[in-house]
Amino acid sequence: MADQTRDRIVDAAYRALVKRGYHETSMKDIAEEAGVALGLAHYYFETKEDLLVAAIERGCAPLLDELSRQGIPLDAGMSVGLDAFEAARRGFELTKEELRRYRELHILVNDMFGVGLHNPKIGAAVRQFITERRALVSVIALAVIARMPRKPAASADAIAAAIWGAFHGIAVQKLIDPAFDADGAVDALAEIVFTFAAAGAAQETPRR
Amino acid sequence: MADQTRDRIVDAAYRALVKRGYHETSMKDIAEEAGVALGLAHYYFETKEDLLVAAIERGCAPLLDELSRQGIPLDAGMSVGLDAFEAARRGFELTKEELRRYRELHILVNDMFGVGLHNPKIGAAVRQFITERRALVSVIALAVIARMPRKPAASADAIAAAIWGAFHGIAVQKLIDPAFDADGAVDALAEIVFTFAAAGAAQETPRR
Amino acid sequence: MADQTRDRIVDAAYRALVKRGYHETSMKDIAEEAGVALGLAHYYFETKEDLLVAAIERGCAPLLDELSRQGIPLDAGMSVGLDAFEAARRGFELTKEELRRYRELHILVNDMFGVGLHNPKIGAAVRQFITERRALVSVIALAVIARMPRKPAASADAIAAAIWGAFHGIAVQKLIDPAFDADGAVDALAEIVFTFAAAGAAQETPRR
Amino acid sequence: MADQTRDRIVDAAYRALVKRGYHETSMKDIAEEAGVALGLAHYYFETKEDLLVAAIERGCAPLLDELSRQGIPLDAGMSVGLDAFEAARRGFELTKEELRRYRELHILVNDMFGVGLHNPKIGAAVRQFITERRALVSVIALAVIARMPRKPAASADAIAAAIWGAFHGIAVQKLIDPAFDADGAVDALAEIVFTFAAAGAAQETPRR
DNA sequence: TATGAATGAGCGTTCATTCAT
DNA sequence: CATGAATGAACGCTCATTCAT
Repeated sequence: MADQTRDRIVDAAYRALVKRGYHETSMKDIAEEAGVALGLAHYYFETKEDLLVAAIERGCAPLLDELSRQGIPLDAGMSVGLDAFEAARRGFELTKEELRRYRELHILVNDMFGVGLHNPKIGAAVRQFITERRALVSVIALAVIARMPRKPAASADAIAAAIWGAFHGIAVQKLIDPAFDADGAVDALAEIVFTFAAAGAAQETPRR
Repeated sequence: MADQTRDRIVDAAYRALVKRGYHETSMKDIAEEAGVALGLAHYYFETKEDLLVAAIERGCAPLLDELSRQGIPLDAGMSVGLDAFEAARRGFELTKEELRRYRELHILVNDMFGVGLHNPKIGAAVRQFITERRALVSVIALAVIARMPRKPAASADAIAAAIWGAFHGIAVQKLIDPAFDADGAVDALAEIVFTFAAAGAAQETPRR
Repeated sequence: MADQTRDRIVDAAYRALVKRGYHETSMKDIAEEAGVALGLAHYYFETKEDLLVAAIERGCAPLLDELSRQGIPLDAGMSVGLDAFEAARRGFELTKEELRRYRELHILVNDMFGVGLHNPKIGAAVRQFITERRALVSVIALAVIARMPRKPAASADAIAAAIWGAFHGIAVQKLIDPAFDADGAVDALAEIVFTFAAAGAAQETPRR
Repeated sequence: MADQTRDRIVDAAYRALVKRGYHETSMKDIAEEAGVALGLAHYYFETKEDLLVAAIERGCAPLLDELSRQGIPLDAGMSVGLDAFEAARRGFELTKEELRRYRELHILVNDMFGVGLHNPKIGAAVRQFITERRALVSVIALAVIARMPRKPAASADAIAAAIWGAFHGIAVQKLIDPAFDADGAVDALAEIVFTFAAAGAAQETPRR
């Protein structure tokens, strides 16, 4: 019973957060959304921050489930039997899918990126989120590099940071302007990346 | 005289915004930072929002000045005499420079991205900011494509969206974690992009 | 068993009261201090006030035990065989001792004096406390007067009120400022009182 | 205008404080008592504590005025032409008068003694109050001692601490029980003290 | 233009109390 | 007896906004 109520409050917080944003969401809003008395939200969560961090984590859970269900490994070490390029291709497709299906979550996450710059608790949650997501890209990048004829100058982590960054930047553009062609941007990114992976790297890159 | 006062208030708002974040900045904070009475801020700006939008625009101005001073064109049409690849190279270098020198502005912009998702006025300012910045990348992308042996499947705009997105995503990672190697990520991005530009495109990209 | 639990709660209330003060002590604090569920405190005590009154009474008990152990009579009628002056001397010494050893209790009592002025239930407990303590002084005062060559104009009760008042006033000064020399003040009081007792009284007191 | 409003709020705080006690008095109570909006009380005083400290000081002011009007010196150095014993006699009379006329203030002060034990800001205000008042007694005690044939073992400060303590203790008894004979207690104290002053001291005091 | 006093709604949080189990 | 989930009113405090001067 207690756990159910707690869950109801966290779910309500997630919905309220997506609808109104971090700072426009009050504890009263959440309690009303959950259909409980205001005091009860504070009974389960000492502060508003604590509740909202729980709501963010709750929001991320289905996304991570989805990833592992798609055969994208959540931890280091390329899963056996999944070709590196194939995994990468799936990653790009999944990203497009995600941009369509998890708009709510992206709204929340982007909101938190702003909040996290001024709020340590939220900042820590955001940092963890980025680290986790970027690691997924890193794993694939590493596997792809292993198959490249000439090794790139950049490390797998640096490449992953650039690619995850692009995913995030594309998501932001889509969020702020629903008419934005996110699929096109991801496809362009994929085209660039696969050309790079196929061609090998470094020898023709102009550097100072 | 009146304009000077107005400017002082906008400047103060910018400083307060960067220091404390959108939601932690009060009109009183701004008035104090500007050294004027609280009422005066409301004399020049009907609402807090209006003032903060003006502050954001003010904050972006010096950055755009810098770009044109560097020979990066602010409008369409590649400036005569600047080689496309050279412009691109300068763009990447400038981005790294910007990540170092304009941390304040990036904090503000990222904060605004969060706010803009739930606040139409701020949203419009953010949309304009993105559009302007992305257009810069587009111009260069167009020039580079013109020199590519085989034309890519993706449009210059789509490529620009991906690359600007990556810039933004890298900036976010740097903001949230000061230890993040932003230069490495930008270099990795440059390596990928230049390989792509040199190799031509499309023929080897695996597509479904 | 039930009584033991009740006692544990009252003891916990006393400790919490001393530690945090009347108004900063919540029922939850007390329940936690006692290691019982919040509801149980309300099972034994209808209101917070009732519990705190019980805690005050509990706190006073060891002090009264101490007094009777020292041969100071708790009720009227000078105990046989204890010289009046000797009893008085012991009273002053005991007061000094008490100021050192029962700081906790004095904090509580002083807190209650403040609360009691605005809260009838606590007020009644405080009144009873004063009455009991002052009566001890009265008994000794009566015995001392009986041995004075010339009887004072003031009644034993009035004298006891002044002396107990001084004890309390000295305790307050000590509580509010730990550097205060309470022993010195009690010694000064004793010097004054014994001079008075020895000299007889009234004839030289200037009165209007 | 601003100062008038501020004063109205402080006065209202004083009245509310006396009526309800420190912890039962809310900022809303005070604002209503003053006839102003709640926010205004916070406009003039950052915290409730700050306002209540101001209210205590305000409450003490008329009392200190009264004392100096009566020829009781507020600082060290016996005022010329006022005989020490006469000053002492006036002090006792004034104390009785005060107990009758300043009941409200004593309620407030006693309340603060309780609060001050757990609240540093209030504690500091209380400490200052005690120090000031006790100093008045010290000045007179010093003058009286100067005229005593045999000097007492106790210092003037210790004696003043005992006597001021008695004043306070008597006030407490009167506050907590309106039927208490405060005049009788002060008279008894005066009788004791004057006998002591007239007889000289120390030689007959029984000491261990 | 410029001031800053004044407003009042709203915030996060606390807490005595109730009650189903 | 005992638990602890649930309530809801109250608190101190903040703040955008208004307005008399």
